[in-house]
Amino acid sequence: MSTGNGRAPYRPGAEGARPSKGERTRARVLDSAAELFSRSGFNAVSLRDIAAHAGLTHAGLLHHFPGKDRLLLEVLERRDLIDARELFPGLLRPGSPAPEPARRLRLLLELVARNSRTPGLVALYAKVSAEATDPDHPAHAYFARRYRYLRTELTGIVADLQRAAGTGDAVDPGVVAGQLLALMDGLQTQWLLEPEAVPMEALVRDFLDRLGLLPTDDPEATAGPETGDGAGTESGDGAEAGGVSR
Amino acid sequence: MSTGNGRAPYRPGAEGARPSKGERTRARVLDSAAELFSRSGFNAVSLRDIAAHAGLTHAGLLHHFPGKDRLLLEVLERRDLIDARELFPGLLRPGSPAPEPARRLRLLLELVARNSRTPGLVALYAKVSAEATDPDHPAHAYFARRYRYLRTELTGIVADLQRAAGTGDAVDPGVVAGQLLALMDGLQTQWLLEPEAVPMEALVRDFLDRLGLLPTDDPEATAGPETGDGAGTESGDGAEAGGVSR
DNA sequence: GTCTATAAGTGGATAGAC
DNA sequence: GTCTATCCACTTATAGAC
Repeated sequence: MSTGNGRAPYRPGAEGARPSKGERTRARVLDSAAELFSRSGFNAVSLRDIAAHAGLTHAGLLHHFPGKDRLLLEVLERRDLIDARELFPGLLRPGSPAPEPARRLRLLLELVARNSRTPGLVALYAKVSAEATDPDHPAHAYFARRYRYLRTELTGIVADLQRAAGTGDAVDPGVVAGQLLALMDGLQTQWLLEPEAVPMEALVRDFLDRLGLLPTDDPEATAGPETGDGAGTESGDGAEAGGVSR
Repeated sequence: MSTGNGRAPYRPGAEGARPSKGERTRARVLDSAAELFSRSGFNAVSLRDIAAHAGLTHAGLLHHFPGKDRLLLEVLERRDLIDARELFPGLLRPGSPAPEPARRLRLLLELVARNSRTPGLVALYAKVSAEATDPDHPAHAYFARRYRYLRTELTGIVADLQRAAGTGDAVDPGVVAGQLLALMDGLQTQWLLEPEAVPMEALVRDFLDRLGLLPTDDPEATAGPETGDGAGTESGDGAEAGGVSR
């Protein structure tokens, strides 16, 4: 019941080969599903809504996906594929090697900053992860695995940063990892409700800064011209590089 | 649409007077609704489910509540009434006076500890607050108000504690308040997914302790025989009084 | 690969009997 | 105060035409 026997195929048909019509329809459906799940959660959205948004009928949609549950899981997995491929490589292929700690810290802060520009995705994870708390939810196993993995990885990152910064081990890295993960999640709910009142990135930076885990004054850690999309990585809220403390 | 013109009556018919049959049915329905919303969120639960659980038909239920939306709001408001009456009095009656800071800190930690014993309520707030992120959700205004109020109150508490502890104002109380609120929320999702791996109370204590906001070694702050329900306030996970740091 | 048509069921809500 | 009966919109899912 919660073991999840069937994995999603995800056959991109080689790396750069031009996608077939079916593959393009699949992609359109996944885009629509992501957008609508983001807006209203999993339970409140129907296959007809998604199909209509993607420009086909719900019967046509079901030709590509065996059911609503599987569609959700593919949406979630595709997001990880795009969003956290380098920062958390083990999310998709368990055991994959990760970059060095300083780079991962930068990628983590970039992820928070990017989230501040994509309310849809943030809402998707906020809503679905809360729903998936129920053991019977189709994405329960996905999120349970995900959080366990993230806590483990963050614990490693924090421990490495402590070692590098010479902060000693007065603070348990596992504790900080759990707090950091909770902080990032909790900020998202607040931010979705009142975006202007909750500068997510600044609050995360401040948390890490108080622990001495932020590079002293490395301007590269603020703006990383790396993630492909271009655009100026504008912080918007005008937070100082070391957090917002007085 | 989001102004919420009609308030719930909540007429307890004097304070101690024995409730009428209608009032008892209402209460039963609210209990059932709270339990089922906790288990599956708002959208996934039907009025028929709730009515059946409370031992009446869904038409009978609708005699007491004008619709599903109003039922949800009454469930949420009743929880606040019971749970945070003293800690956050302004949640129900804006402008009500609050107890002194040290006592509020203790009440706050007690609230976290109590949550660790009531997964149902935690799940209710986790799921519905995520859903309510959507501006069209019936509880959107409720949660927007709630979070704004909580941030304001927590900012005051933190500032008072800083003054009392003589920690200075190196750390912005508003920042800490936002982080603390996010921490508590985020921990709940993690805890619901994997309770043994996430000692909520210890992680919150640790956060506050690192800021020097916890009373040095006051045993009273750990167990407060105050909240009426009795029961031993057992911590369960065996966390040290000052947090779990090494 | 996508459609129409349809099955079989559940949703919130109302009317009126008792 | 609670019931039965009913309405209508909408759900997932299947069968078979094009």
